[in-house]
Amino acid sequence: MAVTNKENGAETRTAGNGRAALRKAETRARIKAAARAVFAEKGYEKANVSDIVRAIGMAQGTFYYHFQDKKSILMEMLNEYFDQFRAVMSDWMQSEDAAPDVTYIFARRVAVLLYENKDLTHIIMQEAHNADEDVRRLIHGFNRFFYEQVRSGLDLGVALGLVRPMDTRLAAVALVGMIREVVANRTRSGEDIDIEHLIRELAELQNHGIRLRPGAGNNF
Amino acid sequence: MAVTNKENGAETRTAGNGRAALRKAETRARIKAAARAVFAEKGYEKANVSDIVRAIGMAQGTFYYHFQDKKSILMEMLNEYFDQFRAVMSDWMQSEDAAPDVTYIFARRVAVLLYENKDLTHIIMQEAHNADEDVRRLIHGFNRFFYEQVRSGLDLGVALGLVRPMDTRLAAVALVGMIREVVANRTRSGEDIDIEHLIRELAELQNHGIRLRPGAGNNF
Amino acid sequence: MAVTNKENGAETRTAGNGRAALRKAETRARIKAAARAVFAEKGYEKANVSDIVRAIGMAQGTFYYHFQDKKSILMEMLNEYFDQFRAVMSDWMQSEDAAPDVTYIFARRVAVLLYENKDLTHIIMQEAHNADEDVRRLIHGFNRFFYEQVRSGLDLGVALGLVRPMDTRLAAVALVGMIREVVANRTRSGEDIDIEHLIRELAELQNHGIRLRPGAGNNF
Amino acid sequence: MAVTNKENGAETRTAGNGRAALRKAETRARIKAAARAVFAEKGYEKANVSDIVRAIGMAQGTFYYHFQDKKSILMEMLNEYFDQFRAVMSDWMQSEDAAPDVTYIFARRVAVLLYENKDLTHIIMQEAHNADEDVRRLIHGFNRFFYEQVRSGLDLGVALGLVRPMDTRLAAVALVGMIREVVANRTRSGEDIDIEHLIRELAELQNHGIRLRPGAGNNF
DNA sequence: TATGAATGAGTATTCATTCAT
DNA sequence: CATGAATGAATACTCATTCAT
Repeated sequence: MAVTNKENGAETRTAGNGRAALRKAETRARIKAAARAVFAEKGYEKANVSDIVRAIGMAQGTFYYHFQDKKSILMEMLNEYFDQFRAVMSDWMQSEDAAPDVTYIFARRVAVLLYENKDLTHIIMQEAHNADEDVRRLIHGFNRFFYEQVRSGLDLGVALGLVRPMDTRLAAVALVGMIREVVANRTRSGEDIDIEHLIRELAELQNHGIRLRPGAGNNF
Repeated sequence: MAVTNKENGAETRTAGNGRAALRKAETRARIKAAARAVFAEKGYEKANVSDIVRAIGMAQGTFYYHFQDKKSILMEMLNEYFDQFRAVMSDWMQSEDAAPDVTYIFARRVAVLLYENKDLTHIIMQEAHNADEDVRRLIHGFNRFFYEQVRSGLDLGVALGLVRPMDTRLAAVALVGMIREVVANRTRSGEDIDIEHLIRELAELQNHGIRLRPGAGNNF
Repeated sequence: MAVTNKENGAETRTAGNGRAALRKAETRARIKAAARAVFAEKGYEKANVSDIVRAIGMAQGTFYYHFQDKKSILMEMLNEYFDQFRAVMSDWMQSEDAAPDVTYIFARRVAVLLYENKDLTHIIMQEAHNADEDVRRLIHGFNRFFYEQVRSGLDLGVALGLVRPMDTRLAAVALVGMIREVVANRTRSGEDIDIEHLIRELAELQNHGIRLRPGAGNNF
Repeated sequence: MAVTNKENGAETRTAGNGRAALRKAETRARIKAAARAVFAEKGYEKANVSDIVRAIGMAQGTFYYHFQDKKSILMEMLNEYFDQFRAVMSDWMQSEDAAPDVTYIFARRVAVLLYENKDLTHIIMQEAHNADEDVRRLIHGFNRFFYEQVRSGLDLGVALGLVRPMDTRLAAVALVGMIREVVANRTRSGEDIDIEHLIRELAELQNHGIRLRPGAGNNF
């Protein structure tokens, strides 16, 4: 019965094959992990399928047993990450938290998310201009979503009198860029980073900018 | 026997043949311009030499008469841009301008520079992770320089009491990211942009962040 | 430990397991039927083992439990058909039927045989030039037999004064080609055909050609 | 200027490059000739591009400089042959020759055409079921044309009282099959053939069938 | 200087086949 | 008997680069 399940990683299998299905899912996962690392390091175009499978000692055919083609593993990888990202974001939005340190909490959450998925953060930045229409669309869609989330957070802040009136659409892009560049820059080298420090500094920048405010304590 | 000038873009050494040398320089320039556009659109890896020459109705061999290889045109392109960038920056640094609106002026200058060279801005963002060591090094060197410039500006501001004390190294990266993401985002679509508005908003963000400052006018 | 029976289609040697053996034979037959259809439709080269097993909801490994390899199923299929064909032919030859309508009866029998096995007729026509030596030899052997049968029929006819003297070897090939092309052409579309009409026309053609015979009725 | 001319073999070149263009055309022709032989021998699917270029000591890339892909060389080859075939046929039809030996002349012309292009005759018979829609359509279109030509010849014969009334559509297919099978059979071995004898026999068969006609001389 | 035909190493992908379960 | 995951050799096609003219 079992049809090809190249399209998705879900258990499309008929029941009773727990052992095999598990093995298969594991193989898929291993390939995906290897691909993530290779894509992040060499870029999608330069990365060879042979690089990916060699990294885990597998035959090239195995890759194609599990994935339709090179593009589909990238798409799947991105889609999963985006779903996870969206989930975290909407969790936060639902909480409608308007505590004074809301922006700090937000910056922290985003920075951690980007940081913990540095490989994907790099891939997204690299492949934003990918020649393939589908890939580009996917990433642009994600970016749009990201910007919109931040923007609606800012809009809320404005409504609550916490944020000054501004072009929130533009500001959202700028804030995302701030975090991205920092994460990309700090993870490029591979050295470990004091993420708490990083987040505190970013939040302060984002909240108050660089200017010395006469008579301002260290508040965020 | 005339010396090949594939290596660098300098004026051809064979003096006295002004006509020919000029022609040649023009051809080089045309190729370089075409390459810039193609690289920006498709990315360096996906861009073919044939794409470049087709864009200007030239034979493929001609490309190799003027440039060593595909990589060297990218390197040369980047190097030239970086030189220009450095010149503008050091001009500005020399002026040691410490007027209160110094940051606005700075942001403006940088944004304009990035915006006027959006193709190169895109290329640099894409190729930051380029598989080729030389290319990567070149871009990272540029980035380091860029960050350092901003950082020393911030340090100066701190010394002058205009900027609050902070991790200026980190802040520099963040500020660069802000501008880059905005420029990349706003030029992606190709629609024209109100750059003055963009700069004003960016400067305000950078100076004062997003928080509502009690009793603050629109000052920058 | 049971002996593999991949080599030939004979009844399994492990006696006493009638149930299992039957099951197995059935599976073999199902695979063979599926293969016949797939080969006819896509051609042997383009047909994949996966196409065959998918058509009957079977795992790919099962194919290789029953058949040595892709080639062997083709060979077996052809051999069986050829045996059946030979049986029908020699039946007919034995009867030494020399009735005046002998050629009509013959044409009918052959046409029906080709028509009822149109899949195999197509496969044989396609694979006559198959790259594989064994396959080619098998088909050529069959063709030779086919031609020879027809030829000896013609020779008999000549001896009996029913058929005019001619190059019977050449004529045999021509007559076979006539039937084949018609069957191939008429079954290509899948539409049902008036086989009686087809046979009558073919027999007439074969007997009397296209020329108007002065004062000839519709005789065959 | 010169755009890629992979699509057709015509001189798409700008003027003044007679030497190079000639060379190119020759290379194209050599590749096409090699491809014809290889396709005829191994069949289109089994034939490798590497087989083709190896046969003439060329690099594989050269093939792709001259032809879009493997399929396009087959299509081009067939199209050219079909055009030539159509030209010969319509020449003949125009002459409206109604001499008593018209059918003989016709059979001769067709047989010679098929025989002189035995490679293509084989390819057409093999690839009639090719998996590729375009190829199949092309060949079926040719076959339809071929049948139609013969059929209209027969219809004319009927009108002139030279041919007996019959299902001319069916008869056309049968006559084509007769010639094809004979040509295919006689060229398979590679031995040279007495084509005059072959044609005479075929014409006789086609005109009068196999039956002994009481009181008939050797007339055609 | 410029051309474009020719090159060949490199890459994604397919598919018959094997084998552990 | 049956399964389906894994294999790896084979192949069409691409593209940076060379070179004779």
